Amino acid sequence: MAIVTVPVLSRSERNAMAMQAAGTERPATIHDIAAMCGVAASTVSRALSTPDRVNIRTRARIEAAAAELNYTPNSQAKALSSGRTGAVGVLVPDITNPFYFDLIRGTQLQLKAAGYTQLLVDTEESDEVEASSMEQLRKSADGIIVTASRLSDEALLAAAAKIPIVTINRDVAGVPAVVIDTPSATSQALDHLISLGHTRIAYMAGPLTSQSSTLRWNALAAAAEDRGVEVRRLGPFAPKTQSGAAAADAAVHSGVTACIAFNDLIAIGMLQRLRERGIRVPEDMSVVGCDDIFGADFCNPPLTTMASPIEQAGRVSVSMLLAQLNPLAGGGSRSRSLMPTHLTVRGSTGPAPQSL
Amino acid sequence: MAIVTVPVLSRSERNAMAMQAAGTERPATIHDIAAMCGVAASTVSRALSTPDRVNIRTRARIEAAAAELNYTPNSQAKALSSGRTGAVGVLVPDITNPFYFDLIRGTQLQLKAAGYTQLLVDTEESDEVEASSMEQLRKSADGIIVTASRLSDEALLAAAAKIPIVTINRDVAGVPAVVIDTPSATSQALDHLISLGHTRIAYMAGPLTSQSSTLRWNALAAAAEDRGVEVRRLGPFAPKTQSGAAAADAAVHSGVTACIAFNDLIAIGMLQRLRERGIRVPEDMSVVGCDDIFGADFCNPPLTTMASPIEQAGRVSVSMLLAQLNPLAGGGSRSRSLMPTHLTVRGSTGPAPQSL
DNA sequence: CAATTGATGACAACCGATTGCCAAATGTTG
DNA sequence: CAACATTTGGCAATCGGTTGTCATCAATTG
Repeated sequence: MAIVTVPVLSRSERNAMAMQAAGTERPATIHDIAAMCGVAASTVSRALSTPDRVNIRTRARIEAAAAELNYTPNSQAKALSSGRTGAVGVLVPDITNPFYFDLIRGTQLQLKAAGYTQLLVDTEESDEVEASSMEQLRKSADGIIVTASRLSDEALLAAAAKIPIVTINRDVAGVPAVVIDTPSATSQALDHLISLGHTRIAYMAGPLTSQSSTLRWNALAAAAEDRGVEVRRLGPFAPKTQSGAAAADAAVHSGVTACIAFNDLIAIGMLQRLRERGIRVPEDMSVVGCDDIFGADFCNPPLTTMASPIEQAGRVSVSMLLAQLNPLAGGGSRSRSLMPTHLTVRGSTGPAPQSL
Repeated sequence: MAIVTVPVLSRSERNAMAMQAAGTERPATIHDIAAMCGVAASTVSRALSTPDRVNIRTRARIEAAAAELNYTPNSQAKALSSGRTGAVGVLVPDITNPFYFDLIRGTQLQLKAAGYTQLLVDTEESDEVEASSMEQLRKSADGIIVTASRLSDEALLAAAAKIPIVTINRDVAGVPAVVIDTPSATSQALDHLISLGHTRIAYMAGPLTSQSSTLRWNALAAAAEDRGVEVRRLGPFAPKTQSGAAAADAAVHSGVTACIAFNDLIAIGMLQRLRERGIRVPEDMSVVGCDDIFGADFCNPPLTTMASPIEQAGRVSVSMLLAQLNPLAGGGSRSRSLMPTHLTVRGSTGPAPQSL
């Protein structure tokens, strides 16, 4: 058998061949620019990232060459050598929950403005997926924004020691957090219902692992005691419209005349179920949601709900994270940000029915 | 001035120091494993990626060490040396459009199952952002899924020559595509309206750059001619609920008794506006949406719409892309997949009003 | 005019993997 | 037991950048 000796090719020769073969233009590298300008690759790197350390004329030549070759730095290589990835992970429990749409858009806009890439991960409401995603992101992201974390305080603290983290709606001492102040809005909602004459009220709780739900219930229970009305807790219910049916049935069975739901998804599901059962809203039953998500304004009847500045919360979380990443601007980077909320009254709440 | 000589440190020494300083455990590398097992780093690499090329006992030792050190490969480094990033870019025109929620979830699930990471990018309905995102992704992703592309056929073809691409709802010869068959559903919708007695019908068009909107209109116009009814085209309207107001006013002014909207967002916006203006749906005006997005079932009245298998479309697009990336399984990887749709009749359509 | 200083840019190591090549070790066969 | 085929695993180059070190050269200063 004849042995064919394949000549060793230089890098550029191979690239040329590859281009020929694929008919594809290979992205330009700093080496191409260096060759074109007759300088070392490191000089090109400096010219583009530390312009002050390179002669202005050389820099101009390099910039011109870069523009001509349509050069874009390879983010992988950059990340590998510099240790910074230019990416931020955003963890959400459920991508299809409309609450996160605006949040994601907020983070996306702010991250893009700062030149970062967003890595969106759906943790499927699972603490295990959440933990493994964080471990994964630790190497492929510079920081992480975690929404409604299902992890324990200890696990979150441990993770925050390894990589900069900002939480949203999850307050743990030592971890910067953006907290949407729904507890105080919950009191507003309660007063709203009381002013309409309701005295028997239910809280349709969210998942047990949700800190938001717990805090909201605590605030509600305290306010109820203060006002001297009875509020009972029902649930827990999954934060999906499908759970609204069970929530509605539970509410009817408990004999209350008004409900405050953990979130709008449950509330909207309740509206559907109540309608099916012929129970009029708000004549027979008032319903209050939380978050003012997409759909809360056009459901039937339109939902009274606690409006949250969700997109803004996303933006603030990015700012806080970036402040951690680049501590240059010696500003007191706050470690906790409370977002105000307010009650938006629509058609799903009304005067309490006359007692029989 | 005294000159302090700093001794040169080996890599491991520096790492040890860094660990001490930060109190942070540095992620293990194949070098750590190699040192622990007394083999070369390349052997570790082979043991983990090409198990057959390494002695089974050595492999066992390496795997044990890897487990003990909690080793995870650095994806950046992997990407750099292998050329594969293990990531797929998903481009959507507007993250806050509920249509994309299910799509994103579909791609996310399928990608995760295949061990890929999803890079989600919001192109803000802009062809420029879309083009630059694709150029960016070309180096940081193995392939791209583009939904409702705003690019020209030529631009898409050129991009597809550089990196594997699958489009969704955008059919260009030479680029694999998943197409949701809304045109045929549009004919169904027309027949539905005709059977209810409507003869003057409007199509509320989407963006001019949307191929879907054009195809749908073509199908509708052809069917209308075939059935001998009049369908006029109004718009274009942006695919947002806010545009529904203008659409509703235009429909009323044109004197039609039924509308087929480009998508559910416009349709839902129309429902709101018609209600404001005291025009009853469906008694005075019937409205048909498209996509059956979140909210179509609980708006007022519930929306008659063309239901699309959106999440499934996302999954199929991933499968088609992965087939391009790994052409091993010598299956005929189809280059075009048509997703069936059907009309879901709810409360927003009814008999045509008696002519005055 | 000699000496100090600072700006500039080249060299080379390094980030953490993958992979072609080859030598050593092992197993098989005549 | 020798000759050959086959594993096995180490060396080193490579991916595309960043960055520390240092030689060079020009400008400033005594």
